Amino acid sequence: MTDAPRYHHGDLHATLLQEANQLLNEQGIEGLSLRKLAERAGVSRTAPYHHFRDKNALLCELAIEAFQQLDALIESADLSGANTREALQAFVRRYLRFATEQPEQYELMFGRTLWKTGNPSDELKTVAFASFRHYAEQVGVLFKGPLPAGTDPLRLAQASWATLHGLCRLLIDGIYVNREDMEAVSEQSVTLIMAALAPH
Amino acid sequence: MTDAPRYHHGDLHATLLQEANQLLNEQGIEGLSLRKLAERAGVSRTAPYHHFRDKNALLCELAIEAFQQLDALIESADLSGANTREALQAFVRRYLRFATEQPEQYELMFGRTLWKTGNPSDELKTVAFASFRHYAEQVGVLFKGPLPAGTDPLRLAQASWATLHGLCRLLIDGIYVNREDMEAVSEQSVTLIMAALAPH
DNA sequence: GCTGTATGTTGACACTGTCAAGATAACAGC
DNA sequence: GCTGTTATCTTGACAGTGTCAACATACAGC
Repeated sequence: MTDAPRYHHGDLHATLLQEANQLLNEQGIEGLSLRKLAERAGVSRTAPYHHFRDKNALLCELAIEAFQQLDALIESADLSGANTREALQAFVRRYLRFATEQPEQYELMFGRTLWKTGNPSDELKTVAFASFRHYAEQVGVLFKGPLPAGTDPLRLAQASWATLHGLCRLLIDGIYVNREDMEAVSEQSVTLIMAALAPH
Repeated sequence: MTDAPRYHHGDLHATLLQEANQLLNEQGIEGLSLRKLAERAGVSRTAPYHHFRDKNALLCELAIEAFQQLDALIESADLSGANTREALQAFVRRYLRFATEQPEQYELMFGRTLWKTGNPSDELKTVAFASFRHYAEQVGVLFKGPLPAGTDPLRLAQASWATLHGLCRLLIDGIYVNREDMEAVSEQSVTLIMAALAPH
């Protein structure tokens, strides 16, 4: 009888994170409660507090996992090819797909829950900023000649990320941009960024 | 004795909205509860339910007020002048100021609270979309010659709004973009949009 | 085996939104 | 003025939340 109910769960930490991701997909951040999580893991309401300092800490770990995925996506991009526009378009497509296919994770990563209301853990801040740094490095590859006037690498990285990010937010929450428009608007955004790169 | 405590409040509807805006500024959306509102208005917990169907309805009215302000800001912009870049830069500055000076209202207007979790009222949807339409019209003024290839008025309106919006979100939540960077990044964003307008 | 620590449990508290039922004030029709 | 209807406000209740304190169990090291 190995599956008799044991007093100790075994690996509650990992189980909670796993269930949290699932609950996130099913009911969104608002539906994610520690009590539901505990029940799903077959454990009492306060058991999670032996593995996470509080709800905020659990959400931070969840967000860190997601950032690692995003970081991998960014690092795997190759914008050094000859056809710059095509490469950038492909990257944008992947970014949008990442955000729209797991909207709840994206919301958790960039949403106010952690960054404004709660307090993001140091590790989360580190991972998040590393992602941005890698993105900035990738965008830096795009510069092949002298920079046009009024264009600074860091500023362009920030502004172009804002474009991508804003697009994702509008898409996810369904404001002004529908899912059918996704491809068209993303192409327009790429045009925006490309135009800033070309001397004119 | 006109200020003796009367059974009926007088204009609880307006008072609640007013207190709600104040509470929003003080404690953010998360700190805004109907019970606190009722207490501030000097009324029992469930009194608000005689003036708003539920919390969502109250928040919708709050958001509608804010959208009317934003709409006025958009409509008052004049992008038809000779110095297009300067005019656009001025508009962007005003938009960013609107968002960063009342971040909680901006969050309410575009945040997930209403658009994803709750259900935005028909009136809210109408006002919000009108704002976007007016914005698109204003951006349309920018086109003075034939459109560059790969640029569509609607798509450019969506993409440029996404840029502005993404910038605001990153700024407000303090992700990747600090408040000191605001001016520089906004200028870069204007360059982005301007570049898409110029034939190249 | 004994002890200490990690883990899990129950009880409790202060919050939240919202419904049901009852109380009071204001007002319309006569 | 009186009466009935309606709008408004009240208390009571319920389910749900995060989190603390106190207690119980299991396991690891000696």
